[in-house]
Amino acid sequence: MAFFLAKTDPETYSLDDLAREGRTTWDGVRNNTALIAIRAMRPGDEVLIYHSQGQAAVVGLAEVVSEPRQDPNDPKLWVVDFEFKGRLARPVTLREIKETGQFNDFNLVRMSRLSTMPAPENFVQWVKDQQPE
DNA sequence: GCCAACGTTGGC
DNA sequence: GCCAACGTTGGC
Repeated sequence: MAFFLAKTDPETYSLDDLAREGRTTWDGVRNNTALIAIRAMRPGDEVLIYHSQGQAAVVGLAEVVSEPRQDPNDPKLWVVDFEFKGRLARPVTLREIKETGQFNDFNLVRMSRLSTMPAPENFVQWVKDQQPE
């Protein structure tokens, strides 16, 4: 199982929207580096959901529930289906991710405009460690 | 709301 | 194929 991080502007589509729908097609990714991450996703992979507006923070978890497929409206683009898995009891902000200094190599920190990327396992573990018991 | 980073487009 | 102009995104 692999881990990814997917950003969303909560004014456009929030974690609450995903919670309400249960399952959604993650579309609208245009950047090639981000599309490479979409195409690497497989059912069962875990996705950290990140809100990129307001308080920039990892806010929840989703699971990949389809193979990636071409966007029917634009064959250059790829989409994949996510299922809501849960909210983090405590969002983990970009500020504190940067403050640890442990993740300066992670593209979340290095390439601020990248919207979808693999997440290193130690980052996922650290996010989980930030949660209350 | 502003600005920096950076991807894309179009003219040559 | 290069590069300037432009548009978009995300962080603050």
